[in-house]
Amino acid sequence: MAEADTRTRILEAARRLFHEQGYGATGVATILREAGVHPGSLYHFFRSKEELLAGLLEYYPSLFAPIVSRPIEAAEKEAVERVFALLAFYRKGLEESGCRLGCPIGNLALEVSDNHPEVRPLLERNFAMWSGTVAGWLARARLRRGTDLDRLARFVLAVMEGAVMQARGAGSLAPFDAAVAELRRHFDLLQERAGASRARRRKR
Amino acid sequence: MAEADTRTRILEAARRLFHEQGYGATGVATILREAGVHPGSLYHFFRSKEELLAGLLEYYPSLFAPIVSRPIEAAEKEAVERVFALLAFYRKGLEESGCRLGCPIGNLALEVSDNHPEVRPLLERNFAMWSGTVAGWLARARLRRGTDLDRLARFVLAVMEGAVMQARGAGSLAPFDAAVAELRRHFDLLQERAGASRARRRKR
DNA sequence: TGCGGACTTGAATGATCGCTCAAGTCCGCG
DNA sequence: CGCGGACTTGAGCGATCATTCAAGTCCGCA
Repeated sequence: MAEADTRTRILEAARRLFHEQGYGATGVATILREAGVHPGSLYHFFRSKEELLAGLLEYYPSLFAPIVSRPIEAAEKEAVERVFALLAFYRKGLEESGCRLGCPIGNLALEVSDNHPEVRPLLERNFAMWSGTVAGWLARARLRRGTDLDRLARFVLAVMEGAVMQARGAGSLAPFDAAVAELRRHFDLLQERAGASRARRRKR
Repeated sequence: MAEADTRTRILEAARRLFHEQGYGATGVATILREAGVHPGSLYHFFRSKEELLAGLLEYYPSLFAPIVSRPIEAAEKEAVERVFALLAFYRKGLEESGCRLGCPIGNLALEVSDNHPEVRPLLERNFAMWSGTVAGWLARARLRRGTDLDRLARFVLAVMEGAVMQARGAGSLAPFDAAVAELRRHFDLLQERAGASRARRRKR
């Protein structure tokens, strides 16, 4: 892990620190220390702190499939349950960090989108990949006629981000669980009279 | 407006600047300039920038009723429509700012909750007041038996915050509208076979 | 008239910010 | 061997950061 190439070490340090403290609150000096790198090296690969952020937002999508979506696809075959496994993934992150660590993209989206408009397309690409994955899963689900899958996937993303935000604000998982439970209800209603058959639901 | 007392002028300047640029990205010097105040005055009322933030989070709830909830209650009598009028309020804020200005509390929640844990209770109080208002409205709605109003209100808040976040990231209202449309569908399903009567729906 | 506390003034502080750059190391290729 | 480009080193830049404080103004009350 320490023998990764310099650029990747910088990105990994920035990823962790931006996630934990935010973009503005993280000084370049801290990134340098954590990455074990000197200023000149960082500024060899990235012209500015802002370009480092852009590099990170281009780096994120390459992590999503191996770390998030593929393990879920391997462990859970049923479409709707995959969505809730994805939410459970974020819940676990909250739980293990005492409701401190949420969605790294979401944090950056709110902090950075105004002051650095040039990263907006990169934020949107991350959101689009996330909701696109969910929409792909849901294509296999039996839902009410007329369900717009992209819209539903955007909705799931909104619920996740809003639920994470409330949990971080409250320092408690309760609002997260409440939002997810209500989302479950929405899916129940969407499946209720979907195809008449196969009301396959889960144990837990 | 300029003749408000000093403490309020500082809070108003901080409110606007934190909303537009975020907490970390806003320098104390900028707040001082916008408020037309000298450093000593600010530090007379607030011991630190962080206490100013806390003061702001205590100040916010006093704005919610007169600016947000009461006008909605006056203009819209039907419970569920009040919820969507509230969402339309945030949509208007996004639209008028080119998808830059979202929910001020949500921004602060993500930026600040980790690094300044002592403001967490204040964030939660703001969220609780928001969702409490929504839950109060929904008490008059005819929804499916077994609907948990607090849970549903937390869900609405999550959708709103997540939808605002996506709109700001994308620089477009489309994801916001998508999430709200799906939330409308959820309410439609909750009302569908609620009390059999009074399926009062709206024109627009 | 004079005292005291609330509030204002504004220069100054040390720390930290993002960033630069000249010098140097290293390695592949001729 | 020798050239050139990729990358590293690390001291140091000016700017800005949040904050301090001694001095001063103002006003209600005695």
